[in-house]
Amino acid sequence: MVATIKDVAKLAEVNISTVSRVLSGRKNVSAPTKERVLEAIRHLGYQPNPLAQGLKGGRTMTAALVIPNIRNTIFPAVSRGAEDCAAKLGYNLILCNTDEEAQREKAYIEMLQKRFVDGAIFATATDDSDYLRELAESGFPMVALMRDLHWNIDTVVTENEESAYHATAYLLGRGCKRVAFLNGNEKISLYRNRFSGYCRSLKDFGIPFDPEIVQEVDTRRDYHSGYQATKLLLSRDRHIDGIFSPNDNAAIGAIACLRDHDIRVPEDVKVLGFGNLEVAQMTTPPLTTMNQPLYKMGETAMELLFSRIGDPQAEARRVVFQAELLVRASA
Amino acid sequence: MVATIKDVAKLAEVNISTVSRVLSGRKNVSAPTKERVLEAIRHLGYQPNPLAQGLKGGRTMTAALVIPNIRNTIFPAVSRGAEDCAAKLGYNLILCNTDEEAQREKAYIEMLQKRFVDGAIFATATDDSDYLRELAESGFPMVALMRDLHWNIDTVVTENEESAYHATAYLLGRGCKRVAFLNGNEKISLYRNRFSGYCRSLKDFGIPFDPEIVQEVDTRRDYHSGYQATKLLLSRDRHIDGIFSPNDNAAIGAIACLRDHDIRVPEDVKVLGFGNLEVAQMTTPPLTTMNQPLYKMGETAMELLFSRIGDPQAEARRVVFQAELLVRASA
DNA sequence: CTGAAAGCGCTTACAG
DNA sequence: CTGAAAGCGCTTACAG
Repeated sequence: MVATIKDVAKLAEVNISTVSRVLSGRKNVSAPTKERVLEAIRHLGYQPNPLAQGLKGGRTMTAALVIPNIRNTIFPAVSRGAEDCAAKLGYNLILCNTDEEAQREKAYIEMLQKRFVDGAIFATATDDSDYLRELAESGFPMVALMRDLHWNIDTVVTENEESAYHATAYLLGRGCKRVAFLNGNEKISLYRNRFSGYCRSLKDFGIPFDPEIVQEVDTRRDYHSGYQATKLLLSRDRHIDGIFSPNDNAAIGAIACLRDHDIRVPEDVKVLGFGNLEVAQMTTPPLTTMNQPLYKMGETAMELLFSRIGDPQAEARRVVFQAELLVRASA
Repeated sequence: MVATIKDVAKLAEVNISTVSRVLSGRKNVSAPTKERVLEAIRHLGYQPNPLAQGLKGGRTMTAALVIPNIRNTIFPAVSRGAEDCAAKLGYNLILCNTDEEAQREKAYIEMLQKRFVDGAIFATATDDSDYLRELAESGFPMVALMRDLHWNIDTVVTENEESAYHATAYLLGRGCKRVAFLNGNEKISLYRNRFSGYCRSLKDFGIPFDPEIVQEVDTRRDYHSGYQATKLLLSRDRHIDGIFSPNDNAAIGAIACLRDHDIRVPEDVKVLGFGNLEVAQMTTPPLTTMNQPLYKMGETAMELLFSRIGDPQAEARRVVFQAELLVRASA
């Protein structure tokens, strides 16, 4: 079986408390004793049981990352950033996919309430949820990622309104007169903010807002949804000369649809995405998009969580990232 | 603070062992007592501490998924399959990215050796590693996913040789005379097997094998590597009329390169991928590829792991999946 | 059917 | 500097 602290103590001929002291790196152990203990540890390949350590009021060194779906193309980068940071801090990261389903979300939150993990990062669908708020109020360390929750909590987001404003302004500056907008789920503030950035930009350029060329897409079925939305848009209005999409996949779907209608990108219609996913460089033409620092955002969320675990009373922090225009060939 | 079993016992006016019995669902508790305990549990919102449960020789209900990199496009689907299955079984899944670096891999294995998790699924780079073998020999429950480890262990793989044989045969059957092969890392048996399937197919069709039109790609930089490899291939031999790639991304890079050389796909050169990633349907032209049941494979790996944890002595199982040809427009 | 006790592998005051 | 003891929150034989 696996060696325990008792085995080490026996082999080193000391009390288990002494072994524990050596392990915790406290200074109050004589050099020769310490050496004996270390030798025993090495000899037995002893590793302290984290369960027992955790039970004595300590940390479990485990955190959870709660996201809608790792197959949603923005999350691999996000979770990799979080995991790398976690690993650096000695933390393990539990992956939780909710599909934005209340039932799954609830199940995970119950798990978290058992205090098995030290804290959690949430990129859930709803901007608000009773369970979540309850969990937060119970003092559980948590960080909101890419979401604005309705209470005071550590948060990592992109400056969506501003970014969408710039994106639209770029299209307009390049000569577009009728820029269509693919809108995400309006329940999520992130999409509302991008929409209002788009509107503000139109206004500043003196272009009237036209609801006819705004079309909602299902952000869970990005590509196909972008294709369908564009098809609808074209059936309503053949004079579109620009499309701004709230994510890259829908933008790529839009390009495919335009191609199928023999409409040239970017000559006839310019297409601008949001995210800069890996695919963005692989399409024809390569996608011009707003580069969102996904990896960095995941990393930052984990850093905030770590601080929060260390100091539950600290002031909540809010880290805002800018998305930057990355010009390729589609606009 | 969070309620403990003691609080429940006090409120229900019973001993903690009785509470424990109710929790474990054993029959030997009288109905009225049981009701009182249940009521107390409900009232306090009590959740048993999994750390304490785990400490008493039980399970931690946590497993690890060790992969090279979640950003590698095949792994989101795989991990989603594993996580869904884990959730169904009441398990939590820890995500571990190794980048195929010995140091990171070692760090994770040390973590696993602490028995903090009940078992692990490995999709590591190396087909063999002393650490891994040691871990397996110590009786730690584990499953190999998409890898053939060199010892008797539960395994989930794709029938790579056969699949590559069929893929190549399809190209040949469609009239190709010179099918180039993009080769993956030969250290990994999966790529070696695909290569030998390719060779066997050529042989059966009476076409001589030509090393000139085999080019290695870096499977960590798929798209660009596929592009570069195709460029090299074209510089050596302009008579290629087919390309079989060991993964979709490299195939898409190949298509991009062909396009930049004004070579038409599929008219001049047919391109066949492997994997059927989400991107495969998003390219121009949509990619013909070998559909690999990634989600199902992750799911199956978790199922095997669960059985293994339940019965460490059982015979090792090997589940082999077939990749099926999915014809789209590139070949 | 129920309780008292031992023990899982640790950590941490408390003595000495 | 070191040891003996209590305790973290559970489970599980062992009595009764």
